[in-house]
Amino acid sequence: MHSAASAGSIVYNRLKQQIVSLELSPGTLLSEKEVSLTFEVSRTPVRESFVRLAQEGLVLVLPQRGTRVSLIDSELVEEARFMREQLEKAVIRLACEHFQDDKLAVLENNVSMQLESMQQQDGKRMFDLDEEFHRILFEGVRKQGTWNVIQQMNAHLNRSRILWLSTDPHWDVLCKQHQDMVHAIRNHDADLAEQLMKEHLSLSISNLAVLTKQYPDYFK
Amino acid sequence: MHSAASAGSIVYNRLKQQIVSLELSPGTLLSEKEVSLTFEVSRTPVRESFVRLAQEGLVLVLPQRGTRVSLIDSELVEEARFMREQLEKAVIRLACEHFQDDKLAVLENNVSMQLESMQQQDGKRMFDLDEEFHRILFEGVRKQGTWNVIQQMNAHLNRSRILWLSTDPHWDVLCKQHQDMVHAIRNHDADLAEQLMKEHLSLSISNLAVLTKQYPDYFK
DNA sequence: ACTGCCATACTTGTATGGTAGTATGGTGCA
DNA sequence: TGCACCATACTACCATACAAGTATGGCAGT
Repeated sequence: MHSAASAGSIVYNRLKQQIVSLELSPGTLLSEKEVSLTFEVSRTPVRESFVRLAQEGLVLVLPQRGTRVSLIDSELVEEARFMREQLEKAVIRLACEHFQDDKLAVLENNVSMQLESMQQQDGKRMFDLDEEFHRILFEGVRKQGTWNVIQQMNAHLNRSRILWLSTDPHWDVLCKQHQDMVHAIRNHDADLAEQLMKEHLSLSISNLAVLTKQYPDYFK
Repeated sequence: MHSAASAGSIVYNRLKQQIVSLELSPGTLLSEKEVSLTFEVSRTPVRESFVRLAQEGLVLVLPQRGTRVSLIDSELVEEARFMREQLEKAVIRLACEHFQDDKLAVLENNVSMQLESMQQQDGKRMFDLDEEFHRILFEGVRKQGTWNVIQQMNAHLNRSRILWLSTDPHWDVLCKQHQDMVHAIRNHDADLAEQLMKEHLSLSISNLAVLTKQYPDYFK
């Protein structure tokens, strides 16, 4: 994204990716020095990335004590779902009224790629395509800034989604819903589209309670 | 807020306040060195604050060239209004269903203080009380995380609201709407409450076009 | 065995010097 | 006059040294 070649941005992007993908477990102790050694840069850019991650709530800095990957906050996850539901319902309604023509093709292309990935059992790719599907929706109604802000909460939501992935992806249902939503947009059926979106998102993390019991030390 | 006593946080909070209040005009050139001199700290904590402000889009860092207070992005302002409308409509509906008892009293107290401030023509205080009114709403339905995320977009929205203040505050209408919303919550009238909120927020920045013409070099 | 103290090895926070890239104004040349 | 060039004075970026707070383990005294 901010493909910035600066050392600070590189460290930030890499750490963020590792945290959101759970490559770095919630609760893991970091340290400016340790990270600076693994990335072979000085503490300054590392510290810079910590500041940014802390602002997004992905790490917790305890002055003079240490820095650790933040635990998943169940309340934040639920709020993220709530927030996405409200905004995406509104966005897909807008999309039914008016949607950038070229983006509609992109959306359909995305869905067809989802079908491919599903047949290939490529969960990671499905996850990314799912994210992109929703991003395209926001772009198509010129609400990219809104999508960017959502990403902040999404970082928390996604960590729990990835945990859930390991239990039961059921991509088939999600993919079908994506298809139906595209049809609804094409037919300008706002009420149907909104209903589909609502169901789609509620499906995303219905059983948070299960995860908190299965991975107790990942959650706050 | 983050009452953190660290130099970095102090600089960050102060700069943010100055930017959002337009004490620092959009487009103003900053510089690590200059700011470090005025705050009498080294460049490190200043740089830290720049990173945080840049992430919120309040400043624009041009590598090796300089850092400037970002111009007000009309699209972001409109998106912020859109985002608030969707989320606050949903939130006030929730509030009509169930609202923390003690918070309702706080809300009414807030409104009465608004009446005071209006009589005293204290625009600044009204602005702050208005912000607090909405924050309390989110807190009352346990959506504080959502409110915090909104704040990021709000920083942009508020700059244009402050510009608008200088032209026509018409606090009387806004204050009346606040009162009506509290009544609607008390009467559990979700439909009315949502309608009131929608009108309330659309009133907040109806005439962005006027501002862009009146202050052309403040906008992107 | 237990308690209190302190040396030590961490942590993040801050200051500062050096590096590389960029804008600018002046100078020499055509 | 106008254009190319270059010295200079900025900028953000990074590395490093030092300061200050915190946890910990061992040791001495009871």
